[in-house]
Amino acid sequence: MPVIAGIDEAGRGCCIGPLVMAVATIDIDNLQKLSEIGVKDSKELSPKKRENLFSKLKKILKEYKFVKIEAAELNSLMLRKSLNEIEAIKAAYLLQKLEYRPLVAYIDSPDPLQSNFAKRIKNYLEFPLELYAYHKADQLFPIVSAASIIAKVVRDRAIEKLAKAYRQYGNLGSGYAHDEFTIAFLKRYVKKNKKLPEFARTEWITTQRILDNEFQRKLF
RNA sequence: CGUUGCCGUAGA
DNA sequence: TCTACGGCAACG
Repeated sequence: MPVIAGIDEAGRGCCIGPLVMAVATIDIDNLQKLSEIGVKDSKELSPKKRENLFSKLKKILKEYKFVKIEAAELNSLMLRKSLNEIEAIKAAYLLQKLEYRPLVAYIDSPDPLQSNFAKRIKNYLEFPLELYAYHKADQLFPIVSAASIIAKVVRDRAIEKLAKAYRQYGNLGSGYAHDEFTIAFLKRYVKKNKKLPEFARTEWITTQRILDNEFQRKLF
């Protein structure tokens, strides 16, 4: 039975927590079931809907894998590689972790040049594969939507866990730079510990700015 | 600097 | 549907 694969990411832009990538595969005969249970772009779904669909997906998918690229790993990798390159490496890693090799794979492209991203992934792939990178792939291909739901759920759970563990510093917020709660949280942490938390992305200008402000303050 | 893409977040 | 905000990345 031919198998198709979809890959998507979650949490690329935020300055806190892991970037999550997920791959989902399905027998082509079951493809229609994805639409039947309401699978679509994860951004159009509420957290509750996403959790619910994740449960249903486990029964329909051939298999799924995900990888959490923790902030500390990102901080280290980004010194020498771009985020797009890192995502290409992890996409290839996910595909190679599959037990059943897909006939074809679709992936959401963070690169404006879609073919560029596909080639990048193939550089790291140890077997030939029909691989297509498209913009808005999570809207165009239900199997990519499925991957986006998995990635998003995994990341939301990770953020929720961090928020609970570091409740003492206040509301962690969404983890994105435009979120006033996230900024206040980081400022509070840096003021108390004189450094960024391990789960903060140091290569983001947002976190650098917070660090700089604290050092400036210490000079006076 | 501009364009584009991805990640999002909030509001009507 | 539409608006606003802000991270990183590729190309010109």
